[in-house]
Amino acid sequence: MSDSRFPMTSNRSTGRPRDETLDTAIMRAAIDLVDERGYAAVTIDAIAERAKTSKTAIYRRWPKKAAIVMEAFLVAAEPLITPPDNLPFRDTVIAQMTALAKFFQTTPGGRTITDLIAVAQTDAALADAIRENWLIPRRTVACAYFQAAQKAGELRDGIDSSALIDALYGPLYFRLLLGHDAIDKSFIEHIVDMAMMGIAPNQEKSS
Amino acid sequence: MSDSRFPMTSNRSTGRPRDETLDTAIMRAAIDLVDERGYAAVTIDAIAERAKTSKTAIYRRWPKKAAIVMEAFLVAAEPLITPPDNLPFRDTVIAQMTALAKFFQTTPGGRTITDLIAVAQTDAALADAIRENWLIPRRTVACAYFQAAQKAGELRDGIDSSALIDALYGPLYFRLLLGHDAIDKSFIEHIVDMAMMGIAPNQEKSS
Amino acid sequence: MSDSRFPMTSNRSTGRPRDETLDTAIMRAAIDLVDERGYAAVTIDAIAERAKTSKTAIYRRWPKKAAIVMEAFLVAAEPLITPPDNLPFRDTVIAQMTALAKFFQTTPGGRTITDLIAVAQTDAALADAIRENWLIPRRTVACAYFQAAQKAGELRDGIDSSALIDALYGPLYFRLLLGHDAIDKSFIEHIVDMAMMGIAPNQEKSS
Amino acid sequence: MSDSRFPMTSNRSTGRPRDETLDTAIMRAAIDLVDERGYAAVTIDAIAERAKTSKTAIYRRWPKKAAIVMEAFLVAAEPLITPPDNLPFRDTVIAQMTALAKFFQTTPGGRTITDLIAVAQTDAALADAIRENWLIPRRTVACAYFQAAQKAGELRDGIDSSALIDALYGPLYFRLLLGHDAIDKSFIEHIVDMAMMGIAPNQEKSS
DNA sequence: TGATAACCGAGACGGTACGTCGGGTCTTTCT
DNA sequence: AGAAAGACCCGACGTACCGTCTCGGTTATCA
Repeated sequence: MSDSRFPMTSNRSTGRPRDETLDTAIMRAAIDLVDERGYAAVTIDAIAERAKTSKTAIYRRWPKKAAIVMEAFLVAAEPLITPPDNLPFRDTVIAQMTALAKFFQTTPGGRTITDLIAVAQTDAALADAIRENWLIPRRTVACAYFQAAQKAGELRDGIDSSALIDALYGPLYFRLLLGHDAIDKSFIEHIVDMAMMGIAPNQEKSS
Repeated sequence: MSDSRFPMTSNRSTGRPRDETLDTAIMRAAIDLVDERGYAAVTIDAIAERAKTSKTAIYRRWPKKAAIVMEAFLVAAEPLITPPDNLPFRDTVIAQMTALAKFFQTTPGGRTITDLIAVAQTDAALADAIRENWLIPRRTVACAYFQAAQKAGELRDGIDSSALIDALYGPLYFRLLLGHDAIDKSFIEHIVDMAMMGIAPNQEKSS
Repeated sequence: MSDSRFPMTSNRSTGRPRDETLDTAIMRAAIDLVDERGYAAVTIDAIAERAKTSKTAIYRRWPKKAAIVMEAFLVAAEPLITPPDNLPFRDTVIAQMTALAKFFQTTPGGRTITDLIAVAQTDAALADAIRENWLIPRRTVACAYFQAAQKAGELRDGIDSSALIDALYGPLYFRLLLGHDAIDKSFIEHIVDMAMMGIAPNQEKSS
Repeated sequence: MSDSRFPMTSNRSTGRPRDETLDTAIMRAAIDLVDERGYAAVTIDAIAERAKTSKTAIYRRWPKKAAIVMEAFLVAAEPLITPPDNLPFRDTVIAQMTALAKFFQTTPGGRTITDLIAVAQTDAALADAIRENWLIPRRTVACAYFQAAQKAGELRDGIDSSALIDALYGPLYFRLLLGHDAIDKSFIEHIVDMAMMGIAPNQEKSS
């Protein structure tokens, strides 16, 4: 639904009501087409045709292609926020990162995130939307978890939670966007283990 | 010039020679326009007009907009590869990261990297070009440095150099592309220090 | 009201009765808008808005824009049919033509006739409506008057009344539609006098 | 060709020259389509498709559909201006009117004049074009002929040539546009004869 | 020194997609 | 059942860039 995620809405009462099923159909069509042909090759006309509707109906809901795909992405990603379980810190982090990587790499919705980030480079509104509706909610959860872990003694003192999130997830997005190397179990473990144990030799640590 | 960085070249001998100054003028125009209006808003016609030349002359040199900007970016970035000095590991890494961040954030050429990565999401050839001509050369240098450092005992055993590069630079690109937080001295130091010392509490370390 | 002049009507009995004042309001709005902006620039939505009503209410009454304007035109033109007075032939004809010209050129309703004729070129139903409801009634009156005049010896024998009507009014509509010259007292008198006296030199006449 | 008949032209020298055959092909396609489907049902896309070209090429030449059809009409009408022969006045005029009526009623190009006049009701530029390029040239010729005839004693004194033209051709256009009656030999003769001999009874004449 | 070849500029070419507009219909709630 | 509001589908609009092409004209090298 087109709630606060991106402009556009109005709580009217009179007049013919919006066909709510169209929202879904359009987003479904959009995400599928992006998955099939790639973001750039998808046109609004094609989405309308696939969703068996008209351009008018689409433009009434979203101002541009990116907005449709953005909302579709969020809908697909909604069930992804899973509260951290009670495993040890390392396992929890690896589980979360693995789940995210899997979402990105295997689901039609997830695969579009790179295209969205791409468009966001030249579309400030979309960039805001991504930060507000995708990044920040997740960072908030992660931040809370990290601070709890710190209190529980699982993290040393002096850690900047925000930087830590970037230290863990940054490499993941980096490989996702640049595609220079695989994002697999081994990579995630390396990232997490380096972050946990550090890369300095032990003697320096114990000093 | 359009060498091996991206397709397009021909070793002729006869006929009117290419006006070499045009190469520069076109790239200059391209990079400036991108800086002024943003990548997406720049058209080939506009570049031609700004460079006081014609579309023909441009297409004779590069196959598409991204290729022009890519090469202009590389030319601007060329002097950036500085061999690691003989400072301690931490200082060297911070210096390199800081230099990169500065290039990205302050120079017209550097600011286009995000646009290039964006286009690369839907342009495999450009993605290859970025990896070949930008990422790999730098990773090779960094990798060599890391292995030397390891030999010198500045890094502990069992470190995957490739993952380490991503652990350090991934967060930087992440913030650059998503723009959710600042890339400043403090951030870089946090990233490096977490990587070096780890985030686990000391006792876990000494175990 | 939308009587036999153009399709669309229904003699219901049950349910909420039509708001008769709406008919007038819509026609008023239509004719005014056409006068202000020109026929082509007027949209059904604009008429609805001006008449403070809805498209639905309009389409319930008329099938298309032309039909609204047509009926409004007829309503405005209704009082125009004035029975020929007992003046001499020449004066009567000039009076009738002058009245028509004045209606066309000075009243909002009258000024739309050119637009209606224009639309009728690509709308057979409207063409019929114009002939049935505008042209024929007037031609019938004129025809009767001409035949009476003939009987009274005011016209020579062998005159085709139908052609005579066109000979008198055709030039008027011609200038109205093509706008190549003024329709004024002088013009009308010229037309009538040429028709009456002929253009051939006198000797030819008396022969 | 798109000369002074309607806006749009430029005598360049540099750059790829216009494909002159396209001008013809587009006008041909336009006139044929109008003839097949009627003016209103013809779209620019359809013209482009029929002429095996693109919308761009069309819009580069003419600003709107009416302009294309206008020029096509003029090209088709070009050979129509035939200098008056040396027949008696009545025969000459009938011949000219008959030729015009035939052009209007039987040729694809000629049949579009009504549509053009229709559009001209809401398009001042087109109205000008019609007057300048179609009406005035013919009126000039006719006017000269009438004045010569007057000098030769074939017309009586005191005739306004301009009004005479409208008296003869107005009825023709009137029936053409309103379609209330046929435009045939008999009609034309009636119009001409009424104009020549007048409709008043002889005694009034000789008085 | 003149042919040949590739360059250069300008701008027309066929295409594709855009986002908007208006038409005429349908679906609500309210009167 | 009409009124008002507004969503619906449809089709055309005129524009903007794309990447290619075709001109007239300009340097070069090579025969």
